Amino acid sequence: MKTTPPFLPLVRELVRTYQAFERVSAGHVRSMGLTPAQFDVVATLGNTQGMNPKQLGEKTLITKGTLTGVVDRLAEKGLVQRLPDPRDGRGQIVRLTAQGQALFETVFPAHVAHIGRALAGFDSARLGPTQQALHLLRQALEQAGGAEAEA
Amino acid sequence: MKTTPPFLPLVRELVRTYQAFERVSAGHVRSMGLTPAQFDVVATLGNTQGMNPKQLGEKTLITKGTLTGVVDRLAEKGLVQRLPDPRDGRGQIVRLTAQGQALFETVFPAHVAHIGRALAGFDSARLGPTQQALHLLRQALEQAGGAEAEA
DNA sequence: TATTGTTATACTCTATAACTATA
DNA sequence: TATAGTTATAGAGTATAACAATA
Repeated sequence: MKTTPPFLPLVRELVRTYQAFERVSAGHVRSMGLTPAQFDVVATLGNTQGMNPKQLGEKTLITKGTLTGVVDRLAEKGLVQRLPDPRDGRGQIVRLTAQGQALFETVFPAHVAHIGRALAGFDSARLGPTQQALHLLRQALEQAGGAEAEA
Repeated sequence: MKTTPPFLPLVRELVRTYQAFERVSAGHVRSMGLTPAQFDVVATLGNTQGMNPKQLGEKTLITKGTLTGVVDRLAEKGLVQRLPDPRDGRGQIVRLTAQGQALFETVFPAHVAHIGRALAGFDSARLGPTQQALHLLRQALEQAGGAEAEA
């Protein structure tokens, strides 16, 4: 008879909590006419001067082949534009258009407010400690990921 | 000039920590020949006598139309089978086949061990408090989700 | 009438690899 | 040769709605 490893309940709770957040978040994102990946890109480009697809992929965890499609669809909607990278003839800069910037300025605060309402019942004194607890957990996981890549 | 709401860093940390977990987990799941959704179904059916698609969808958060396809593909691989529900002529019971059960018994412990290695660097004294912190956060989010559905 | 599960549609994301054009 | 990004391919999940069988 095996014993359940002691870390499993924590992992389950992490997954469930994230899923609870996703339910709150994704529904609202879709109601704005964006997919989660598209929202991620718009949110990442917001308040920047744009960046190349490589950086964008690293920040959003979207691989380059997929990112081309995501950016294509955002460009079709008139939310982002591709500009040549003056420093590298192979490269480009993806940035929000004026319309994309306007969307970001409207939609992002609305989304933040939506999440804020969902967290209204959460004791604000616990915000910091919870964040710190997650941070330590993440550090362990990322360290493992790095070690794994080397193995 | 706006102030960043105090809960945003926590939310960001939740998302990043989950993504770090996913990187550790999803790579291993795929190496076993299952997609995340398929693994989720197999793990949910493991150690049960099977359940109907409705319950399965509720536990895995997969909607019914999608679940039909996921179960189809698992059935093609010989890992699950559909049995008529003796209590309800409309319903069915999805359960692991012997092969599916064998896979579960091999693959699930391997996956747990993989995650365990990734968490080797995490202070075990923090397991409980971190889990509890997440639980409280999840409660707030789920309470909000319920309230939202009523609105 | 309401519910269970399937089917159909259309889209999006995913992984992978071959390809181009620059560097 | 190596890198940035696109294209091609095949598969899988998503939302949504219409549908058949049963309750």
